[in-house]
Formats: sequence, structure tokens, C-alpha cells
Amino acid sequence: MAFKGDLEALILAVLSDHALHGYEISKRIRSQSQEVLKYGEGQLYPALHKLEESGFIEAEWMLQDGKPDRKVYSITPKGREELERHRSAWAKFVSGVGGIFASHAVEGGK
Amino acid sequence: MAFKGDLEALILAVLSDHALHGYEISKRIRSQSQEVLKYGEGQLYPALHKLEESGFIEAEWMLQDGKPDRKVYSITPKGREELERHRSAWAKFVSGVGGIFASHAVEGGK
DNA sequence: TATTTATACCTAGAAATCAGAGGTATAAAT
DNA sequence: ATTTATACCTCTGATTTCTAGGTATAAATA
Repeated sequence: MAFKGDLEALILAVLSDHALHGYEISKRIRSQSQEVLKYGEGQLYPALHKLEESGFIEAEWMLQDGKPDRKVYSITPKGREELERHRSAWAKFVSGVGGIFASHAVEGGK
Repeated sequence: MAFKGDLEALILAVLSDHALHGYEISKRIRSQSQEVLKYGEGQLYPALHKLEESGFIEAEWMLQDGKPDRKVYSITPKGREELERHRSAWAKFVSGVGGIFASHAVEGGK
């Protein structure tokens, strides 16, 4: 139907300001959604690879010593377009569900 | 994660005003969501059966002659409680996704 | 010192979900 | 004669999602 959390859209959104590595992306989705959206790494990394394959994001390794290396992702122009498509799909979806919940409002709302 | 259309919540919502038969439920979800939410019968009927099993809705056959008989579903008190849980889960989900899309707003908005 | 927590990447398989096709049956419209 | 609409239903293949596992280092805690 579209959207259940649509991880790809969320990734593109958090990358739209600054390039970030995967681990950081997952933490930001968690915190910026007020802990509502939580994705395991088993979901995140495949999603990143798919976005990269599609040309919506690009990766670059950032080597660190001592700590694990980081793969830093940044959004591409094509990715920004895709983000806009996701944004409007989301808006449509919200209004669709809202249309149903609203037309059957709870009686006795204070 | 919760919600992708969460058909069960939508069914409970459209049943909260009046009892309806399956075929009518699917048409209302379609129209009241402005054609955004479309479920095939292959999704609808199993969902109805599951809701009935859980005691959230009740069914009664309404015999018709000439036309196919109808199985009319009505929401139970337990179903209304469930609907409220779905409603608040939805609200939380929307604010979660909104939290991400909003903190990375499109530049150049007029 | 041993264990847990945090960092950072990744794959694979099980479970759940979804869309579409198929199946039965009648009546009305084209 | 065929299509559309009504009205119920199941099943299967594809996709999606989640969980659990696997590697490796450093810092904090017990």
C-alpha cells in the first residue's frame, strides 16, 4: 500500500542535511522520531545498499584507527527527487488514513 | 513497527458507526480515504475473520433472495477499545515520521 | 578481571504481509 | 454474449520485515 515506516524515505530525509554513516543514521531515526521508529541493523544496512544501488545515495569509506571504520553516505540529486516523491506519498497516505479515522470520530471527546 | 495501512484498524473505524457487510466495508475504505487505501478481497476477508476470532467484531448472516447473501459485521465493546489503541498508535506513528520529515524540511519552500 | 555497553560493519533465514489470481453464484447492463 | 456489479471465499507467489547471528575494538562497569 505504501508506507509502514518506509525506511528508505526516512534514510533519505536524515541524509538531506549532512552525510552520515549507517550507525549514526539508525540512532538519528530513533531519536528524531521520539523513539517511535526503531530499526535493527538487519534492516538498515540492506536498505542502505539498495539505496546506493539505485543511485539515491553514495558511500565513501572513512578510515579510523582503533575504532571500526565508517562508511559515510551522502544523498545524490536523484535521491533528493526520490525524497520528494516519498514526502508527497506520505502526505497522501496520512490524509487517506485520516479520512477514515476522522469520519468516525470518538464520541465524548472533551 | 506498526501501521502500513493496518487494515484491522481501518475496518474497526468504519464499523464504529454502523454495522456493514464486507463488500461495503472495502468500498468505504476506498472512498473515505479518497482512493488512497485500496484493499483486495484477498486481504479484506481474512482480516474480517481474524477480527471476529479475536472478538473485536461479530457477524450475522442477512439472507437475500436473488442477490448474494450478506454477512453483516458489527463492532463489539472490546473492538471499540481496540480501535482506541489503534488510534493512539497511529497518532504516535504520524508524529514519529513527522519528526523526521519536519527536522529536514525542504529548503526553498515558498 | 570479567562482563557488559558502545561503536561499526554485515548476512541469512524465519516470519509476516501483500497483491493478485482464482473460484462460486446471481442479476443487470451493455 | 460479454462485461460489470454484487457478495462471499481461498490460495499462492512475491515481497517485506524482523530476529538472530557473525566479526572486531575500546571503554565502562561490576
